[in-house]
Order: sequence, then structure tokens, then C-alpha cells
Amino acid sequence: MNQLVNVFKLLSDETRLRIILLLAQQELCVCQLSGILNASQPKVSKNLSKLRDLNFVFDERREKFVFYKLKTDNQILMNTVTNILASLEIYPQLVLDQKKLTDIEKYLSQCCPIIE
Amino acid sequence: MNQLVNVFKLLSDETRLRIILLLAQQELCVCQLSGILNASQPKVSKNLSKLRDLNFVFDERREKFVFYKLKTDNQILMNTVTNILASLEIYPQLVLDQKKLTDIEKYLSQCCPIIE
DNA sequence: TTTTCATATGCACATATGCGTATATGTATT
DNA sequence: AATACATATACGCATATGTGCATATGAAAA
Repeated sequence: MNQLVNVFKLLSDETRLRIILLLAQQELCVCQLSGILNASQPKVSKNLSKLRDLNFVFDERREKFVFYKLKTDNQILMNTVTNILASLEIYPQLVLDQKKLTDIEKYLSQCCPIIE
Repeated sequence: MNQLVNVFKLLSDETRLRIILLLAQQELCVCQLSGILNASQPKVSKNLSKLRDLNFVFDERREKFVFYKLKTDNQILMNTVTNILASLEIYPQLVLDQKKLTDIEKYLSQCCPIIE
């Protein structure tokens, strides 16, 4: 029950929701997320900490960067994410995030390495 | 986007989550919810107010009682509810709530009228 | 019209949350 | 070793949230 409530707590902040949706699609490092969301580094990092503390993301350091990726073992979370992504066009902000995700190499080339 | 975040805010409190799941299954009045959840009347009433303010429930007075029911027009909410109900057995508290819902006439006979 | 009862709301308070600023940490590069 | 850079964290603060208690509201019953 707590685990269930925690999922919704994590989803109930706009910044974190956007992060979750992005990390569901591909791994990203802190500065990439910072760029896409146009949010400060501590803001992004703290939100990622919450996700990590509650075991909803993997994090892996590679060279200078720490890459985060959404874990796929939470049924409710995954279903919810899938659901939102399926009707993404309803939410302009999410469509923009999506666009930036496509252009991520160009968009963040100064700060981050090229993603495979 | 706000609407989306609001759904998760509503779901991210245990009491409210239990209320939502109950109201998804049948209409209930404040005192019935109060009995099932073993929660104070103001606590239940205030949570219902939030649901009403954000337009996630119907409320209808019949005689002395105000009956609430979950609206079915929110795709994300309905999908989430369905999802949780599908694996209800994982959450002991929800199973208990379910049981009380079955016995609701007996359980709340002093306070509330018989449900159809 | 008074009383009763279900529900709603106001107030107070403790706690939680989000975030900015500054700084610490830790790895890589020189 | 020193520097640079990505990330993490500590602190402070404003605001939001949950809830108990008391009380208001409003419909029904007497």
C-alpha cells in the first residue's frame, strides 16, 4: 500500500512526472535532463534522488556522467507511463519534451556526450 | 498537464486512494465511507471535497445522505483504478476494504440506509 | 418551529514538500 | 598535485498538506 502511494507521490509533481516519462524512454544523465526540462541541476538531481531512494530508477556512472534509467519492475508505474505516452499529444509540454529528446545530441552538445 | 498531475495528487494519499477505489465500485455516502475506512467524518468529508472540487466525483443528496460516486470520464484515472483493482490481492488493506464493502448493510446499519 | 442528524467548513498546528543558493564530493584531465 | 567539471547534498525558507476539534449548515422529523 505504501509502495502504491509512493508511486503516485512521485508522479504528482510536474517536474518529476516529466523526468519519469523521459527516463522510461531512454537513459539520460542529469545535465541532459536539466537541459530538456530547463531546470536547475540541483532541482533535477534532488528529484532523481527521490526516485533512487524509492528504488524506481537505475543509476550508473560512466566517465563524468551519471546516467539514470527507469526500472521496469513496477506494474502500476509502467502501466501508467505507457498510458500517458499513448495519449501524449494531449499534453503540449510533454510533446515538447519529446521533441527535445529526439534532438538531444544537438540540443545538449556542449554539456553532454553523444548518446548511442 | 495540471489535470494529469492532479490525478496523481489525489491518488497519493492513502485515505483518498481507498476512497477512490471504493467509489469506483459503487456509490457511497460519507458515513458509510467513514465506517469502512474507520476514519473521522471531517476527514472523509474533506477528502471528498477535494475530489469534488477537481471534478472527479458526482455527489447527490438523497434524504439525509449525500452519496458520492466516481466519474468515469478521466482516462488516466479510470485506467489506474482498473489496474489496481485487477491486482487487489497484493494490498491487504484494500482487500479488507473490499470485504467491508460486501457487508456494507450489516456493517453500517445503525448509521446508513440499505444500499440497492 | 424546534430538534435531530448527516455533512461541510473554519481554525490551528504539525509535518511534508519543493526549490534556490551555496558548497561538498568525486572523477577525469592536465 | 592541481584544476575542471558533473553531480550530490546541506541549509533555509515559503508554501502545501493532512488532520483534529469545534462549529456551521441544511434537510428531515417531531
